[in-house]
Amino acid sequence: MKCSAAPGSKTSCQAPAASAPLADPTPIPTLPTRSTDCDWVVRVAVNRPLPLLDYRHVGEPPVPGARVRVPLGRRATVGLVVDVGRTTAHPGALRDVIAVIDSTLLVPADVIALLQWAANYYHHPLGDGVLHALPSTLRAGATPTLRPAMRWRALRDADDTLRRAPGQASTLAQLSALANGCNDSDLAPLGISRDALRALQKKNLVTCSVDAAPPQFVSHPTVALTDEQSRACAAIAAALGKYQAFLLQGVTGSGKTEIYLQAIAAVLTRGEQALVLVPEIALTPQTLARFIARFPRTVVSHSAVSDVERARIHLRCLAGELDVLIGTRSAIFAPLQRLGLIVIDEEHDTSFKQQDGFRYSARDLAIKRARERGIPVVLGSATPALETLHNAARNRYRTLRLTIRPGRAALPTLRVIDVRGEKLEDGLSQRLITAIGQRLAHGEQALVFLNRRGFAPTLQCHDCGWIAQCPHCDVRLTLHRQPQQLLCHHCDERQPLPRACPDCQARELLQRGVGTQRVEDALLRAFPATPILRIDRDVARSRDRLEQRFDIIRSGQPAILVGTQMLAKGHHFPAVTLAAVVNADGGLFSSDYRGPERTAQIIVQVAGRAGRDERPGELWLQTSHPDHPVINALLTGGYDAFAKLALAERAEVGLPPFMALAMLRADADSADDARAFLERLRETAPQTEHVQLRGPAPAPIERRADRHRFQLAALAHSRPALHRLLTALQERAATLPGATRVRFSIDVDPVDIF
DNA sequence: AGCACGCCGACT
DNA sequence: GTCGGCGTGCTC
Repeated sequence: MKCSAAPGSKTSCQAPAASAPLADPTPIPTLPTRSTDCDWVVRVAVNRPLPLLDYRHVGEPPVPGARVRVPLGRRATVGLVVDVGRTTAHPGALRDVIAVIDSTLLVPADVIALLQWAANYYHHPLGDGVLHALPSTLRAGATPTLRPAMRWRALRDADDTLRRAPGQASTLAQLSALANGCNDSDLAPLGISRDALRALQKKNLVTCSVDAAPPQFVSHPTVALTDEQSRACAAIAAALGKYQAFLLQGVTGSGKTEIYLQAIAAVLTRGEQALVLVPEIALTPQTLARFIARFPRTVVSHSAVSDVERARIHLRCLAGELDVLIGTRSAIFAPLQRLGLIVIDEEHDTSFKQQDGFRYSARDLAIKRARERGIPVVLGSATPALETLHNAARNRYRTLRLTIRPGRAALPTLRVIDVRGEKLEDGLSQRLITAIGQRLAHGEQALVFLNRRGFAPTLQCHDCGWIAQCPHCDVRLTLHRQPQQLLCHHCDERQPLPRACPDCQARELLQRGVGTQRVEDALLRAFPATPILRIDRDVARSRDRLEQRFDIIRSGQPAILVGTQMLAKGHHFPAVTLAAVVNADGGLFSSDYRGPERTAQIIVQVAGRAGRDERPGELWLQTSHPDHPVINALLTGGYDAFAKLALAERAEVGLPPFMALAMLRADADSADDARAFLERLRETAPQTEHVQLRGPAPAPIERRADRHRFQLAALAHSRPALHRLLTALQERAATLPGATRVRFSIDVDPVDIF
């Protein structure tokens, strides 16, 4: 078949994390090829975890990137045409394409190439991988009608008619702040209610009109840049039109977003488009409004956007009807045809790596896409991933540093509380409570970070030591209040709180450990007159409740924020002058070798929340290991010192980024099946001195939702060697006895050791 | 992933 | 005698 080989075999297969080009990937089928004369052979990626399948098509062939309906088994399914040729390697007869759905492509050639490369690199069937390039509506074969893009604009400021409609008033204010109005599809991510707009429209305060001649972006002279910022902008601007990866390493508040905006302005001036990847929960309406105010044709595609809307956005991308696309992980496959720049904000964030199924890293694929297209890519972070720093150190990326916080106070002062021997009030030391009180007295806000939701992570019998365990997972149940229940954070298990120990009937049950709800309680007791605002997944379920809390925070009145990760990301809390990490040891002793890296990143990110305005801030760390090297490095030399230390350690013990790592995982109803499967797999592995296999070992939480999970680690000095081994093991895995009882997967460059 | 086929236990 | 349990194998 004349179908082009996977791009990986032709192009340099070098992944960003790769230390050398990959080996030639899939072996070319050795079967003799047959000519099918006047018919076309259409190579299709189907909606299943299968390799590409060939179909016959008579007459005008579909274009690669178009959808087709094809027979599969005794049913029909939707597939994406990957290539069209004259010959096939399939020994049997080809079945006919039922119908060509699209007359034009839905996935451009460069994205198909990227998908093929990724399917190969991550050892995942292309048929399934292709799905990730299409919103599920399009995947299912439907084509939503492409309504003309509508734009909302404010006509006047609020008047008396809105006195009794505060919701409409704030909606109008939000819209008025956007000089060029707002695209209809951006309403949801901005948190603007369409109902309120309709009401305002009736009152003639806003208009909604077809975006026939969309406003051009204005490259108005904006904020004055610092010297550092100017240099960074100039460097990126000079790289437009050719491949160059930048690491934009800037402390919180140093103005990374302004660099993105200016770089994007330069891209749009060239008539090109920009793609901005953001972590899952980080895009706040405020940041988005900043983009939209500057670039009216900005569109957002993330979890707040409905699937049909995502399908429309996909079609708009193809039509070239937008300038800037902001999206989460899967936006890396967006069909932007004039792409001129990719930005990855908070590049260290692990949500860029898909954790199941097609386990790709959107950040790493962004590097690949930029390289293939010959455009710059900017990785921005205050706390870059160690592999990114390593790549930068080896000059694969060019580092741009921002060290100054324009118009902002210096970095917060650090205070360490050794909690050993300290009497803790629901997890909080007296010194910390006092310090928070002082800040409140000054009319300021405090932020308390704790990486554990719920009230207490353990419920234990005082008499016999019984502990409430999840019946389906190897974890303890977390005690929650409001509503009061025992909850498993790994499966759906919920149990009522027992009144007595189920083992010994003793009545005294101890609530041990501290979660965000408990800290909230403690703070309520200590500061009954101050609003305590808890921000975690339990609260975030209701968007309204969350926004209400953020409104109070933004009002600047004295308040205390308590929360998990969600607090450390994206949001600007100008009135916060004290930030505290309740349990700074959190991940230092976890079985995941990235534990220290995560902990250091969180501590630095939390520190960045304090003292953002002209007021200086302070960061308090509660720890029982004040002398831990990680804490020490952070205290003395900040994230850079930590990174240097951590990289030296990784080099010494032979872990990424100095070695290439893949995790072979198996899970089954029975632990024996899962373990035996990996043991057999390891035994059949071709002997090679270039790849070291470790395991199989039980996953850190061996049983989860009644599945027993084991893993086998493959560590290699060279990426081609790792890749060759994975290819061999993948083939063998399918034929091993007992394979049907086991679910097997390969995770290349894993971010979690779970 | 579906969805067949296929070979062993308790029911109209 | 069949209905149906889910192990095994295939889909161009």
